[in-house]
Amino acid sequence: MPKETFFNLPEEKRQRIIDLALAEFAENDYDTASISRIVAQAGIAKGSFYQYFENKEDLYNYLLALGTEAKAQFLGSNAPDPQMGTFAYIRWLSEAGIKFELSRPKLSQIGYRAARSGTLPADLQARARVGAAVFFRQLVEQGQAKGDINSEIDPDLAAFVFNVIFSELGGYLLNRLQDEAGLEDGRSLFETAEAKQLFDQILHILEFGMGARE
Amino acid sequence: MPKETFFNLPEEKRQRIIDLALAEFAENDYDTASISRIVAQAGIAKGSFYQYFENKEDLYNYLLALGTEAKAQFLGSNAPDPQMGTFAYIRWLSEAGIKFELSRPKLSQIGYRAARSGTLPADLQARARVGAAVFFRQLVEQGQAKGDINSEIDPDLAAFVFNVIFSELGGYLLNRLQDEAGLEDGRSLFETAEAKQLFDQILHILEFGMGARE
Amino acid sequence: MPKETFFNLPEEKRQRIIDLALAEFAENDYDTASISRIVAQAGIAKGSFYQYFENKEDLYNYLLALGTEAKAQFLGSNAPDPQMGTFAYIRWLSEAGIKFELSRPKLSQIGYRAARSGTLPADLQARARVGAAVFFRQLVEQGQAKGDINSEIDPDLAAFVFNVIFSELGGYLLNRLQDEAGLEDGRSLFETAEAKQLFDQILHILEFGMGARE
Amino acid sequence: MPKETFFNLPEEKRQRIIDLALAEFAENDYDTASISRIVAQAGIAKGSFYQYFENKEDLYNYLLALGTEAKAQFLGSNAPDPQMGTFAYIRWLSEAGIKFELSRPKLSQIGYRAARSGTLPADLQARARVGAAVFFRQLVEQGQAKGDINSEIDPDLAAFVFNVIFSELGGYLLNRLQDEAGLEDGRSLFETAEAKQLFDQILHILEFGMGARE
DNA sequence: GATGAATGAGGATTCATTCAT
DNA sequence: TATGAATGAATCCTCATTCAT
Repeated sequence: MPKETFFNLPEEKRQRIIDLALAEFAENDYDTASISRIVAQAGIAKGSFYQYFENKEDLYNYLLALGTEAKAQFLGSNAPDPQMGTFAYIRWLSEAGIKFELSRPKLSQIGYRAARSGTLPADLQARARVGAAVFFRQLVEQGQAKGDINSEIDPDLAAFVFNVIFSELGGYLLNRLQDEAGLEDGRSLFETAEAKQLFDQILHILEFGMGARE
Repeated sequence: MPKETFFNLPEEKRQRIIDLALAEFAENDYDTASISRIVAQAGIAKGSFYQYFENKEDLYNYLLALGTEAKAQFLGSNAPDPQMGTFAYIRWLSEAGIKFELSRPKLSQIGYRAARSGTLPADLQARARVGAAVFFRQLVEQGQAKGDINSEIDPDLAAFVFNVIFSELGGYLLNRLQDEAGLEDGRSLFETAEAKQLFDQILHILEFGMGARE
Repeated sequence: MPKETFFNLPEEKRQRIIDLALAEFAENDYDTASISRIVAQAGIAKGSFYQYFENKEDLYNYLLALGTEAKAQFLGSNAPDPQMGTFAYIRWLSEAGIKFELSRPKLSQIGYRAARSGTLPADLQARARVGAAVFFRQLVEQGQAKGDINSEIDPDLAAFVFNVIFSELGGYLLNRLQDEAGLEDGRSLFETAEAKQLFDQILHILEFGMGARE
Repeated sequence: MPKETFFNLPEEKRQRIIDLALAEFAENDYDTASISRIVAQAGIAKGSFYQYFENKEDLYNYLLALGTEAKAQFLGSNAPDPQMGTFAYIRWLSEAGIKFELSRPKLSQIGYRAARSGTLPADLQARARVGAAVFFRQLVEQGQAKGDINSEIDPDLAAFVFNVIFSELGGYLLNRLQDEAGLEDGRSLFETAEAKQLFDQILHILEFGMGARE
């Protein structure tokens, strides 16, 4: 956790440091990211950094936490009718997740990187991997209980499929839609008819593939 | 490309350098991987390295190329009846791919890392991503022509789904089966009944999800 | 000297600062000892430290003074019959000194370190060395006057011998007795028969070696 | 151990580095001694240092080894009649040791410091302490066997006395004789009549104190 | 063709001290 | 009087690359 010092900083300065650090860790691995670059850009003394944070790992942890918290809030504030079907819910979740990715791309990027890095301080590595997988696992089990998902399917495997598809889908769609539509603001791209259609197709594939078969 | 000097090296020495470099890049990011460590382990002079390769990037490129070539050869030499159905083919491909991962884990790891890194010299980054996607795209289109895949599905999207699932499936299964079966040789794990069943389930999901619907 | 502000501090707080500073300087060299660590542990502000003390050296000086004063008091309050023979007195002094070492190990350690360090601010270095030597010198001269010590012996040299032996003896005995007896409370170790015997031997060596010869 | 690189250096340069490093470690603790200062004074690049030595500790170890080896050689080349009595031998040893201290003061200083430091990497600390103590212990036991030393005296305690006196005696004499005689070359100071007399006195004290008593 | 010494910028982190509040 | 943020130089160490032999 950052030290008190950091939270006592003027809002403006604190935010500047966070933004620059996010940018650094979004563009670089944990090892490659440089505290020196961050402080240089932020215009603060090297020593000051260590009055705000314990060390590099402390900063990194903090950014990661910011990411998950922001995403949780984002999803929470847009939460849909809890009664909806499993696939409808997944669709909502996927869209909302992607919109979050677009509205806070660096915040997303850093968490994303964390799960794949392989050069993180060992404790972080482990923690980074579990989150999403566990969540989807529960979702699948509930879906099977409701009869939305074929209960012969191994729930862990199904969770793997959801996890892997939805964690890459955002990037895929962004690339594709930008190529076709030129450089527009990402957020609006996901409001287009084409985006909707692609979402539909993915959901259909999963629903047909996993749905309960009479 | 490595310089001529490299290819003039005694086979044994050349291979040793390749192996150690593979190990280094398999365990580290591009930035974190260290030429110093490689030459130290290989027992060659620092200067010699720069007579074999232009620079770090040159070596990296070369290893990447080795990886794709080796995989192509591996798949080519085991190729099945070209007449088989699309999903049967994909199933074969997936199994074969995973077996390749297991037989040449470092060679796989480095290509794998490449596609996700984000700290590669910019030109490499782009190149690393396309390969597999293009291949699956063709496969889907053939499948649609044959009537194996529902032709209403966007072929690029379907290729994305295949690509993303099968590039992660190996790791997923390895983790899971090892946890359940204890530490066995990976190769044999994929011959077990449980492995076969999980393969079947994935294929069913995809086949039901994408298959032609009457 | 510490500033007035320091002495105006509530007793409890002042003592806490002293204790923690003692611990830090007992475990570290002058250079290696860290003001940062002291204030962190003491829970006072960095700035406050500099309102109590001029600087690092000022604190160090003060601790050193505390040590010599405490030792003087300790010895004074236990003082034996002033008529006793020189070697009996030295024996008492040595035992008492060692007991002081044990009852205030940090206070002793810091003075001890001071005499040997070589990285002290130059003025301190000199001062640290003299104290004990002068004291033993006087003792030897009195012993010679009384006829307890052979007056052909150079008194300064004899003082050197006493000084050097008795300043190391405590550590030597502690090590040795602990090894033999297991980890007991140091104070009680010096009440054992073995301890007494070793004291006797040292005293005999010195008495035979320096004693008046008929 | 320094790397081959270091031993391949031109004699002149190698010696310059050793001399400057000796000076640095003679004047500073292990922690306080600075690699940066050494390389700056030696006029070599920071990176070059790490081509000569593994790290700070490696250099330190090497200097320590140089010291003990040089001393062993110095003593070996002046070795006396092996038949001489124990105290005569100790007298020779003490004089020779002190002359070595004077001829290579930095080399001595660093070993000396090592035994007392308290802030060394833990492994070194232990090693530094034993050497001399073990040596004197053997000497005492031989002396007792020959009848030169009273066999009722605890040999370990006697070794402690020798060790502690002779490791400080050099410094004591140097201080004292310089004060009395003005600043002369140390080596010649130990040839004066006064020096001889002080040596005699110390030896007499020890011999009378420990000698066999009929 | 092979060598390996030299380089200097860069990495993270700790430090004693100052000074505005 | 007390605070604690700011500072920047200092620490050890690693790196990819060059170049004279």
